[in-house]
Parts: sequence; structure tokens; C-alpha cells
Amino acid sequence: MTNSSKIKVYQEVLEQIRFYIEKHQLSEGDKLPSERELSEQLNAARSSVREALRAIELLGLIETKHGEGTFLKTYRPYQTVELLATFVLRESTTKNELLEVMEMLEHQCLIKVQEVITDNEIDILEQEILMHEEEHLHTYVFNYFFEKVKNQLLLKVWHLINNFVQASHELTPDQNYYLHLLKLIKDKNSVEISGLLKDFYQQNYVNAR
Amino acid sequence: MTNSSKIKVYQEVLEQIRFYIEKHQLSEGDKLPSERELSEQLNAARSSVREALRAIELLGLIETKHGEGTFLKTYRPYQTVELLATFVLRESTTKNELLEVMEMLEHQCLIKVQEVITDNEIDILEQEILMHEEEHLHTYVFNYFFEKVKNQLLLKVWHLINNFVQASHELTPDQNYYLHLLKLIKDKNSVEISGLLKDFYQQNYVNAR
DNA sequence: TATTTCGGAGTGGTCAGACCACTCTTATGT
DNA sequence: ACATAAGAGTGGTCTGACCACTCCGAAATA
Repeated sequence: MTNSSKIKVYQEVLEQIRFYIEKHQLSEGDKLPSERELSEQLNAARSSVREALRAIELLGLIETKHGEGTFLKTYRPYQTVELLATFVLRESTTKNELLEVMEMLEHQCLIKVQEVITDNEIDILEQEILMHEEEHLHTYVFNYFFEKVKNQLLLKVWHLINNFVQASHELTPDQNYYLHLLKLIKDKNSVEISGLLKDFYQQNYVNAR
Repeated sequence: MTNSSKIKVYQEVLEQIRFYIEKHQLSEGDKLPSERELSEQLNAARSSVREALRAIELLGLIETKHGEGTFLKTYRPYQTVELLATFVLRESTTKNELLEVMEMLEHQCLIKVQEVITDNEIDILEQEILMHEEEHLHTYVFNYFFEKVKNQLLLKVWHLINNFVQASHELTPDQNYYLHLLKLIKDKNSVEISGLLKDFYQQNYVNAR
């Protein structure tokens, strides 16, 4: 009855493409069927297939090569980010939700990373931080941490959220923050790590009402 | 010269739509020009305009009402997250990673929920659990918790992971586990909550190596 | 006069088919 | 053996058609 009950063809196509990828265990660089082939197999007009493909192309999930075909791509959100940034309005609740989840992910990451990271690695990272420009420092440091934790899924979820956060409102990075964090990790001081993180995020939450 | 130098029509349309929104200071709920109108004004085929619109619709930036028009929408990243996640998860899906992230999400959820849930609500939920069949109990209970926390994004992420977990290897539900959990929440005993959760997941992790 | 009904105008949803531009393979000719 | 040209396959774009839905106002009705 309601509008939500009707699924558009291009959405169905999207679903089927996902199915196809799953079924054939495709991964980065693999080729998808041609637009005409998909059109025929899914019993949809080519224009509908294209609507679906263009949509996930914009998301950065596939790559299209004129005269060759459509290929799966490693997810790189950069193209989306700029677009989103223009549209993303200062919705305080959304921002806070993003930050809240982000804080949570990073908190867990820090707790886990302190158990596996070596003093030597911390020293090296410290040097990197001092050399690095402030730009993208947050992404750089936590990317390192998340990789150390060796949970790809966790890393990817964080990447996803982080990109949205960076797009909507830059976290203010500060070398000292990360250096302080490193020291606490070295001391395996979980309690203060939690405190420091909490303080940092407290500054960034948007005060609603 | 390279492939990147060529901008597709639908991308140009996208740019122009952004322009239009900026120029006319549109915000949530405002109406965009019709597809035919855009097509004419931008000198592009309607199908190209549609490719652009479908793409940003998938991103969740606009909403389309059959017979009425296309409207700007408050941006909520959730729909994208779901789609992206399917593609992202394609690569890393070991059970333990899933469970680890799941445990983490639920842990944070429980910590937060104990601060906002009332004794009365706990009692009601307890009744529900006793009546409920064991099937889907896990999903039911935590869905309730996550909604109480009032973070839609968190809920969505958990839903996603949960679906994968349920699909790949059923968590063994046990009424007593949830009743125990409820008691600890009522007592606001964070430490034991963490312990209980940890024990529960410990049983489910697959022993590697 | 007040109310209901109906149909047209505008809009999104979908399709079919055409043609162009590009890439790669292969057959052809030197 | 090599260079070249032709063809097949693919994405990029356009045109035009028809359907389904929403809305609103004019006409028919009470």
C-alpha cells in the first residue's frame, strides 16, 4: 500500500548484482557481465541496469572501462566523500551518532592494540607522527592501530565511519594528543586511555538543544 | 588523454544539480526540477539525468515520489552503509572477526543501555523473553537494547553484522543467559556484564591454529 | 450552493532500439 | 614475420514511446 512496498527495477538489479558477486566469489579486478547481458538475464531494460551500475559506480564499488567492461574495484570512498560533503548538512544528531560510533570503535581498538603492539613499534610510530604533517594524522595513526589489531572487518567498518566523519566535519588533530596516547599505550594504562579518548571526543560532540 | 580526463554526462549532471541546490539554497524537503526539465535545461538525455538522480538517491540524498517529483532529503548514511558493507564484507568474513566485532558492539550497547533503561522496562522485557520462543531471541533482545540507546547508526551496523553472524553460524540462544543479563543490568554491574558477555562469546569463537 | 466525481496535466518508472566511441582479437595482405 | 584493417563486443548517449501515480480543478450531481 505505502510507497515503500514498491521496489524499483534498478534496486532489484542491484540486489541481483550483489547476488552474482557472492555466487561467483568475485573479488577486486574481476569482470562483471556486460550491461546487455545483465539486461537480458535479469529481464530488465538496459537503461535500468545502467541506473544500478552508475549508482554503485558513484559509490566507488565498480570501475567502468569504455570498450572493455565493468570491473569490481577495491572500495575507495574518495569519490563519494566530496559529493556527500556538499549535501551533508549540519544535522547535529547524525554527526553525534557518527562520532559516538567512531569513539566506540577507536576505544575498542586501543584496548586491543595495547596488548599486541611492541615498544619498538610505538617508537617508530612516534617518529612518524613527528614527521607527518598534521593533515590526515588521525586517519594515519588509527589506520596503523587498526591494522595491528588484525581484524579486517573492524578496520573496514572503521574506515567507513571515518570517511563519513572526515567528510562532514574535520576532527581537529593535534600531535600531542597522539603522542600522549602512545605513552599511555606503552604503559598499558587502559583507564587513562579511556579517559583521554573520552575527553577528546567530548570536545567534538555537537551540543543539541 | 587518459581515461580519467573524460567526464561522463551523468557526472556533469550531478555537478549541475549540486550547483542548482546551492544556487537556490534548497534544503530538506524542497523539490528539485523534474527529470524532463533538467534534461532540457542541461541539454542531456533524460536517461542521463536519471542515472545521476538514481545515484544520489542510492546515496540517500534525495527522495523520489512517483507522480509528484524529486525532493531533497535529510542525509542519513545508513542506506549506504548497508550496501557498502555487503561489498566490503565480501573480502573479510572469517567467523571470528565477525564475532569479535559483534561482541564489541554488544558490549558497548550494554554499557550504554544500563544508563538509560528503567527497571520497569527491564521487567517488561523479562516477560517478553519468557514468552518468546528461543528462536531469534538474540536478535529480539539486542534489537530492543540498541533501540533504547537511540543511535540509529549503531543499530544499523549491528543489524548488519548480526545478519551475517546469524547466516553463517547460529548463536546458541539460551533464555537464562538473557535473564542473567537483565539482572546484571538492573544492578548496573558493568564488570559482571562484561564478564558474562565475554564468557558467552568465548564459547563461540572458533579455535584457530 | 455544496459535494462528489472525473479527467487532464505533470511527474516518475520502464522499455526498446538506435548510433557512436573505444578496445581487443583475428584474419588479411605485404 | 610483421603491419594493418576489419569485426565483434562493450560502454556512452540519445530519442521517443507508454505506463502508473498524484494532484487539482472543472464539470456533473445532489
